[in-house]
Amino acid sequence: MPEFNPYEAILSEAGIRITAVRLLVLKTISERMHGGAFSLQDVMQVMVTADNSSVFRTLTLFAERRILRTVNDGSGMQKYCLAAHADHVHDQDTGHVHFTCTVCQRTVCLTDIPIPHVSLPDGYEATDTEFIVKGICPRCRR
Amino acid sequence: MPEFNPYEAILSEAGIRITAVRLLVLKTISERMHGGAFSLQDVMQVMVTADNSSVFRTLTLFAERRILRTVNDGSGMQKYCLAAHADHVHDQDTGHVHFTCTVCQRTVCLTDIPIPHVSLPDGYEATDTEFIVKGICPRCRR
DNA sequence: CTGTGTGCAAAGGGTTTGCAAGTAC
DNA sequence: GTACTTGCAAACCCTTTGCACACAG
Repeated sequence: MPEFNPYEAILSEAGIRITAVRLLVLKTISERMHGGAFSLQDVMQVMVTADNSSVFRTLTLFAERRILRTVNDGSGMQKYCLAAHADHVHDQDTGHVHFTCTVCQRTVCLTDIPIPHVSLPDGYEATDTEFIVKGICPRCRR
Repeated sequence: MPEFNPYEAILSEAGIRITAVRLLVLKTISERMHGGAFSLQDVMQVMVTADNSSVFRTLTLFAERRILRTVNDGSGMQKYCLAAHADHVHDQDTGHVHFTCTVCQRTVCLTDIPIPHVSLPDGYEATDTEFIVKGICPRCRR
């Protein structure tokens, strides 16, 4: 059996101390959020034994260290999604398009659709980009 | 002198009753928000004699009637911007790119940069799109 | 007159912080 | 041992609502 499981490896690579809470949060968001964007509340609902502020601080830390990306879908809650489609984080990842359904309120990651590049006016320096499409998802449309 | 001033005309065209509060809010956001995205708090700071909930309801109404667009820049506050660059609202307006400075926290409208179109997977129906670039603005960069 | 809008106050809901006890290394 | 984490509780802040009075048409 390996010394580190994949989740421990992710934390380790991000330069974050390995703790029970962080492993549990990472496992939870990786396995139980269906690849969509999720809020702190979403995580709390699934994690029975977890403290709100601890999970909050963990998500904030993960976002800082680029394990997560922040998503602002207009729901009024901060949301997050796994930074990379695969198991590894790519620094040069430009991110993917998100789709927020105005009926079921779910935000899904369209990981196959990269965010198109736009040229900014002189003097503007981009570090991050967010592209959100709102509308009706296939499930709610029928 | 005209029967309607420009602001009255905008409300009238949107099918909204003309009231003192609405005119004042419309005038304020048109003339004192520097063409950038603004929050309810931003408006309140400038409008000395105004009730929070009245302005809130006014902004919500304006957004419904497409006089304003909602902007989600990750600041934790709902923001808005004038729907059209010019004085008139275009139904087919696809919106423009926003830039949020991570230093001064201001969100500006890049009205000259339309949001690029992306093809969604089958079954997804888009009604609205938001494109936000984060980084450092010219003013903060020097 | 009648339905709509406004002001005030309070509730709601998510986010954020202080601090003492616990834990990684 | 030391610095970092966690849990608990409370503070915060913005958003949203209820209700009585005021107003537009």
